[in-house]
Amino acid sequence: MEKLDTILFYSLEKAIKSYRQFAQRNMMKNGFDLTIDQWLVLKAVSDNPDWTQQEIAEAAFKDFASVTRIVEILVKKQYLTRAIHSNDRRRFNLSPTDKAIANLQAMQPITERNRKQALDGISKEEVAHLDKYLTKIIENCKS
Amino acid sequence: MEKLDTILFYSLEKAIKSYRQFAQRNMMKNGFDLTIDQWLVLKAVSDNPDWTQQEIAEAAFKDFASVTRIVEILVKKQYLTRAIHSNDRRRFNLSPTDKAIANLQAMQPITERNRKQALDGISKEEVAHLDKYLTKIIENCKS
DNA sequence: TGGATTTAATTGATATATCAATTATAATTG
DNA sequence: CAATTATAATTGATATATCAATTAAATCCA
Repeated sequence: MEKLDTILFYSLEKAIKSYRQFAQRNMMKNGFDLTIDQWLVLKAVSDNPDWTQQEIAEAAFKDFASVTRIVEILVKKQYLTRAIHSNDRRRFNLSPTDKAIANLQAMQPITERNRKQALDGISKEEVAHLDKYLTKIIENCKS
Repeated sequence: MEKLDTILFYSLEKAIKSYRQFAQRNMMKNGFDLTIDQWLVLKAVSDNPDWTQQEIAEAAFKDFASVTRIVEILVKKQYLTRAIHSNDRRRFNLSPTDKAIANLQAMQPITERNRKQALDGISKEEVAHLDKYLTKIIENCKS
C-alpha cells in the first residue's frame, strides 16, 4: 500500500485537529466560554445524568483522570453541581445547572452548522462509508 | 443528515485516538523510549534537516511552542543536536544523532506493520476514498 | 543609516492526555 | 464477620496543545 497508508494517518490526524480548531473558533466567536472537551463532557453528563464519571469518560473517549479535572472546571464555572450519591458514597451525582442547559441548547444550532459546513460536498452515503471505515480502524486497533 | 454527522466526528476522534494508543503501545513494547509525537518530530527533522522549526511544526501539524518543547526533550534524550545556523542566528541547525538514525530505521518496519494492521480489511481504493474525504474536511474547516 | 516591520524561536499560563499510585467505599467470599 | 478483591474517583508526574506575550535577529524601506 506504499505511501497511501502513511498519508492516511496524517490526514486523519489533521482532519480531526482542523475540525476541533474550527469548532472551537466558532464556539468562542459566539461568546461561549467552554472548550470543546468541556462541552463534550457537559453534554455527556446532561444526556446521562445517572452515569458514573467513568461511564462519562468512555462516552467522551476520555481518560478517567481527565474527566475528574474537567468536571472540576465545570463545577467552578457553574455548569455542574456535584452531590454525593445516595446509595454509593464513592460516586457523585452530577447535575447540569440552568445555565448549562441554556448554553447547551444555544450551542446546538452552532454545532450543527459546524458539522454541516465541515462535511460540505460529502454526500450522506459517503459519510456513511467514511464512518464504516473509521469504525473498522477502531476495531483493528483494539488488538 | 440527522445523527450521522454527529457520529462521524465522534468516530473520527475515536479512530485517531485508538490508532495513537495502538501505535504507542507497539512502540513501547519494542523497547523504544519515544512518544508518538516525539517520533513524528524526529522523523520530520531527519527527513528535512534544513527546515526551520516552524516548517517542522507545519509538517507535523503541531504548534510552534510544542515543537520547541519536543525538540528540547529530543536533545535531552540525545536524539537531536542543536547548533546555531550559520547564516541566520535566529534559527537552529537540528541534526539527528546516530542513535536517532538507528532508531528511526529500526522503527520503520514496526510503523509499517501498525498501519497495515490498522487498515486491515480496507482496500487500497477505499483508503484512497477515505483520504479524499478527510482532505475535503480539512479544506472545509479552513473557513 | 536607522526606525519599523517581519520572522524564528522561546516562555508562561492553562487545559488536556496518559500512566501509576493512592484513597475511600462497596462487594465478595471463605 | 473479617479479609480480600473490585470499583469510583482523585492525585502526581510528565507530555502535549493552545494562545498570548516576549526576545532576538533579519529585512525592509524612507
